[in-house]
Amino acid sequence: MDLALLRTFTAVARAGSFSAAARELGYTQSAISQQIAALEASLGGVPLLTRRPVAPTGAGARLLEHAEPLLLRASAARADVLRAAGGPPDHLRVAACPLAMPRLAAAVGTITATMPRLDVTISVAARDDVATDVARGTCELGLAVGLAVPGDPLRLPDVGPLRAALAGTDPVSVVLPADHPLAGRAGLGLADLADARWLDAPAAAAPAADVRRAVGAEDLLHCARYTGPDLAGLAALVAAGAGLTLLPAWAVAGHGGLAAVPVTAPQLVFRTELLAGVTADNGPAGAALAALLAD
Amino acid sequence: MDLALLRTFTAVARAGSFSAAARELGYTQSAISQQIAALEASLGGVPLLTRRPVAPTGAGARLLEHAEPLLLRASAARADVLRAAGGPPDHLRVAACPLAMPRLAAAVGTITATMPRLDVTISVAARDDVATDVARGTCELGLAVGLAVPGDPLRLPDVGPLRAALAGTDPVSVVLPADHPLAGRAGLGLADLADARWLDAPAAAAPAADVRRAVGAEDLLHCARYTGPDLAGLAALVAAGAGLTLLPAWAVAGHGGLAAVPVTAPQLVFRTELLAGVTADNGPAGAALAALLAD
DNA sequence: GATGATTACGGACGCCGTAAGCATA
DNA sequence: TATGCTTACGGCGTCCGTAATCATC
Repeated sequence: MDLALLRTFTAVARAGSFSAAARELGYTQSAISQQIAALEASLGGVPLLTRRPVAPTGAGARLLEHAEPLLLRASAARADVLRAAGGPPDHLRVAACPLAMPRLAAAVGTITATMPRLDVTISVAARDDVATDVARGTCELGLAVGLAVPGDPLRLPDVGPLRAALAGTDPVSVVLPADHPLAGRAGLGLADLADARWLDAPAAAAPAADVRRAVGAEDLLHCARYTGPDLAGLAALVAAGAGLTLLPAWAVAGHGGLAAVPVTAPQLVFRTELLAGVTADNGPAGAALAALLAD
Repeated sequence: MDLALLRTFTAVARAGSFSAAARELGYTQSAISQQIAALEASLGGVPLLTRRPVAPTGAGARLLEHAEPLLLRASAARADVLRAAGGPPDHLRVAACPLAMPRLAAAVGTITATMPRLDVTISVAARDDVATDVARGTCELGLAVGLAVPGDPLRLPDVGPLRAALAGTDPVSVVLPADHPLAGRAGLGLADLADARWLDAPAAAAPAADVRRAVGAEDLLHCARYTGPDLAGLAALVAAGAGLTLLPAWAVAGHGGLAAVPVTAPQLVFRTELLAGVTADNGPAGAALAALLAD
């Protein structure tokens, strides 16, 4: 199971074409064909792709499901080794979920005031992408936000060992249009909303799976899905009646046409965690930022 | 990051010697030396091992931590593809935790009565090994047992997608010597035992980490560790005063000198789950066994 | 017939084994 | 001095690119 072959396999499956994958990877069409043939041969001759049209077979689909975690873990291992060998970096790249931005902004403001020469880059990403960015060394630090029972750590995808520290929690509110029948309530139990129409916003707020787990409903229909990381966009969708969503109340504070009703049951919080490589030494800037975030 | 090189790296690190690893893997000492050099070169020239004595460097230790999950996941991927391609197997290999044996034995008894020609192999393994055996295709089915909050699924190591089905639960008891001051109690809260001396029996019962999480104590001292899968051996150790352990009451039923006091708080059960490959078709025997276990 | 995957073939590179070199206990 | 890792070198296999072949839309 050569990881290089696995990578071309994923490229071919994604592109749906040998020649497109060849262009993408900088090989000739012939090389791709040979690589796929070699991969299939190394797996006992099991066909992984149908040709014309190019699509994964059943076995190929199984392999695809393993490919991404495998390649991710491999690059995480590489990053981890390089981190361990190299000294602390002279720059700081931080990936953060939208809901972590206020906290991060405050800390970064202090950092840049005290270390004006430091090269700081902030990027916004969904929760799982924050974890993968830190794991594969794209970022030195990450701020991941997710729904959690108060004591529990965040359930992050397995990308290898990471250091996670609590950076803060926010109470959870149901965000609904101001004219919604429940908008006037002082508090809500999620059980009351099991058959509500939710808005899936995996990047901006919590992914539907988390909401589902929190609500306790196995199948809840999300009438719309918003993949953007923008809280204002999400708020506008909720105000327009596209569905309900879970957010901290502050996230929609200045927004007209919306009501945020605190969730009283089950016990839930938005938990923000600071992520870093296990033995990563991110230098004085990283330490300072970590200290500022561990309020 | 070539997985073959990673495998030799782990072998060298484990053996503490290039030549021993060479014998183990069927290479010459020279080839091993070249492979390690190639691996180090592919990682930007970072030294992974000190020579004479041969031991992992800091970076090497980081890599070692990634190596096992990476290699495991790779063989799980391979097994998954082969399962998807091949038809249902004509035999049934089942790995089970010791605490799952009574349940399994009953089901297998029925199976072998109705399908006398079926080739059935049962093996005993610790919880995580059951999961890895199923993932890498060593066994068609697994029965994993672990401590869990009643509704929650088992926390298994990430070995890729597995199908898990609840096969049953057992109430948890604290097992202690009959002359222990608490032996007469009708029920116990684990908080009362936070400073007790526990017996770590990862293979036979629940690993110390689980007990620790259940008890809520970060650091509990286990005065002895029993790696065997044998419940009788564990019982004898408890009777001799080596420490307490958590078991279902039935596991020490016929045992003299022991008392089993039900755990009243926190809410805990021994949860038994049936594990199989996601799309594995284990034939009529597998289906029958699964049906028998899903009581 | 054109697009695109496969096969044939040759060159270059990589990998392993033999054997010599070299450092450390 | 002996054990054991490293380096030198040659053979063999692997991998890729060019080019011809073949299949499908």
